Amino acid sequence: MATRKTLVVGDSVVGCCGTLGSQVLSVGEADDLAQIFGALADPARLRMLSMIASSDEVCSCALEQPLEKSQPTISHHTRILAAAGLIVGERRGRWTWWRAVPERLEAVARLLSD
Amino acid sequence: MATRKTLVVGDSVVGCCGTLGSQVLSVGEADDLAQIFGALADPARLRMLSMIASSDEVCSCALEQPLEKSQPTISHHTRILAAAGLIVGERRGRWTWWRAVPERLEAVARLLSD
DNA sequence: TCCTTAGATCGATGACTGTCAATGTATAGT
DNA sequence: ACTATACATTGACAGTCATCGATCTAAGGA
Repeated sequence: MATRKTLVVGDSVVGCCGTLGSQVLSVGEADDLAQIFGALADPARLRMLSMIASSDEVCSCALEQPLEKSQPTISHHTRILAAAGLIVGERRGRWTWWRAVPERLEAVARLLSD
Repeated sequence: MATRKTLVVGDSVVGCCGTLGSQVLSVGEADDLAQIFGALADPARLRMLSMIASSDEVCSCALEQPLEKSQPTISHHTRILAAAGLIVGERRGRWTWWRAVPERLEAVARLLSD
């Protein structure tokens, strides 16, 4: 049996995946992974994540204009990225500051190529 | 400016992406990447890719039963994975044999973690 | 030349997703 | 308290997607 890493998706803990090719994914693993890739499968979210990962921290208010989306839409997308564990938000005063979670990106990357 | 690799999506060639975090993605880059992640964002396709990557070659006919999907659905999913460059198919006689494209998976992986 | 088989394509349908206007909920300043 | 601000949530709508039955195409075999 291949090495297994632990990956957290939303609330559920997933024993996850030597590599895509090392062993056939179970239905449950595939569902959880699909959620993560689904979060990455939207251009607006990819640009959003790219912006957040490029800076140390980004305020929600700084995303609206460059992405040319309304405030509710930005909120919707940050929610999905956060649910996938790709970003984390911290509310300080009136602003929510978002940070990327590099370990998360690396976990997904390892899954694809190890 | 960050290192740029070349990535082919379907027919179009994309100058693509030091890393998500190294520089903000353009709209065009984000669209192309979203297509790739979209191909990975379905549980049936992930299991399919996992099966193909685990063997050397897999016949379409060998996917129907374990995935519990109809033949048109299998055909639909292989098409999407192939359009994203993640698998390639070769028709030999009556059967189509599918192979994974590891370089492709690695290119995506590098994008996430380099 | 038929018949069979593997796979692709078409058409329909139900489910999901991105989007925004309107509204709700805190927080900060006055 | 009152007002303004930064986000979240809700509701609605349009567009996309997964799925399958039916049909089509191409390749073998009899």
